[in-house]
Amino acid sequence: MGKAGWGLTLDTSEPLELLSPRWNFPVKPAMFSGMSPKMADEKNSNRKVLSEVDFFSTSKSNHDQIIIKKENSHATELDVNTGLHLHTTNSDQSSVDDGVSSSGEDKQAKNKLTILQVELEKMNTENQRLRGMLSQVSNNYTALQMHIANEIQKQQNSSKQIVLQDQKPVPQLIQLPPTSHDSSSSEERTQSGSTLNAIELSKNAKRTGRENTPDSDTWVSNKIPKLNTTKNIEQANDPTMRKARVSVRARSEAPMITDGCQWRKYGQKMAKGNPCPRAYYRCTMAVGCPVRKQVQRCVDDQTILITTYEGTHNHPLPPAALAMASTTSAAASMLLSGSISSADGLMNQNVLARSILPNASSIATISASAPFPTITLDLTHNPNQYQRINNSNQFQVPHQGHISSQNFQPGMAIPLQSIPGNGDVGVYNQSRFSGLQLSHDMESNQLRAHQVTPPQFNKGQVNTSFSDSLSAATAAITADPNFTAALAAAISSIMSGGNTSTTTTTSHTTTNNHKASNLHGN
DNA sequence: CGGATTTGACCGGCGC
DNA sequence: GCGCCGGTCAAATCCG
Repeated sequence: MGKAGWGLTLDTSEPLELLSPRWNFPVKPAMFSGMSPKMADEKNSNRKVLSEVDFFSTSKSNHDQIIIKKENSHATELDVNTGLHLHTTNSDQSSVDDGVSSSGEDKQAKNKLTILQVELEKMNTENQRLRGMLSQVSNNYTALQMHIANEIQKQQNSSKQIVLQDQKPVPQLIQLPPTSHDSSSSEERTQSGSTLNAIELSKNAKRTGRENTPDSDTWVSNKIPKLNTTKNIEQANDPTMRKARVSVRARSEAPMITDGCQWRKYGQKMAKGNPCPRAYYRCTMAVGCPVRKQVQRCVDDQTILITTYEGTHNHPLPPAALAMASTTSAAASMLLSGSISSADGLMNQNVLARSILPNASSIATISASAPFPTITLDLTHNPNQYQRINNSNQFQVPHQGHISSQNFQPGMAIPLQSIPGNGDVGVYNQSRFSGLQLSHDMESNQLRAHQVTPPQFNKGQVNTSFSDSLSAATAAITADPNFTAALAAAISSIMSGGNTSTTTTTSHTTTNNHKASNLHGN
């Protein structure tokens, strides 16, 4: 801009002309202080000439004059730089050409200044125009995004309704105990969906980071205003989310309320192989409620929060929890046992769930929203859904044959936990991959579920529909870089951290069940 | 002052 | 049998 701004580039095209001996020679001497009278005369003559030049005249027919004119515009430069630096500023010229006529230079300077000002104005105008265009594009982009989101929500809502209807036959999905967990899970997912996962969780805790202590390092940043505009908007848009929203608010106001239930932290422990501590929470909704949950961040990706629920609530859930529970149940069912109507244009992503867990209403849900992937394991569901062949990782999947441990990736908490084989304990794995809410990202979630679960299948057991779904899901997933990244993180976390989680959960299931029964007995 | 969180100690299970 | 690891308990601490 500097050079261009001065517009000297326009003049520099002519400098060669200026370098002609005619001018250089007589003028140069003027540069020297020890200027002889003769030189002075010459200079004067030059000055005369210069003074005679009409810088503002445009009607000069004489080409030389034109050249001279241009030269004049650079005359001082010639004097100063001997043609070496034609871009020199006027100030330089003036400083050097004390003897040169100032009137011409002033005119030159003014002329240049005018030109520069004009150019500057042009640039400013252009800049403003570009800004306007940019803002317009941004607005259009935002509007388009909102429109797409709304459309997706509409589709998902319709899908949800269908799922819920399908789930009715499956009481377990709606059962309170599991539901509460589901609700919690759903809630978290919901939150995650709105990119508020961490935020919401932290909000839930009266003191930020308390409940999320295991993740406190990451959660510290969660000290954010309770009501997030984005969340509100999403919730407002999604009827299902409204329920969750209510619960969220309740939680935010009730210190230890999360997942629609009240939780009290009773311990924290560093787990081997995971720098993030594991926090233990106990349901305090009712005295003696055996339900507990563990919260820990994934080793690979600490943005992923793994929550494991254990036990069955011995008390009715609050309306908010029930609402969320139903939502969660629907989501879970959609993810794992879901029955989404293909008529909705959504892929039938239930194949996996149906294949692995035909009767499973709740197991694991994986929601992968960008901001905060989270994996939640819910052991509260009725495990009768799954038959455990033995104590090893071999599981009998009704109507699906059994899936050997080989089919399960290490840390695939879903299958392992989904087959606790314990009476009251079920497993519900909920993971948040991204901030997309179930309602928002139902399809994505299901896709994720497919993505995650395939390793659990025996190739021979995979039916065609599943293959098709998987292919479509894969295509859809790969099309979204964010999701791909989130999915990768989630899978890796599951694979690596899942071992611990799974094992822990399993043992927990046994232990806690026992204790839970004791509690119940008391 | 009450409630929640933190943290160290203890206990039990499991693998070597 | 011992050590490691994970889970739970309870006292201490913190915060509203």
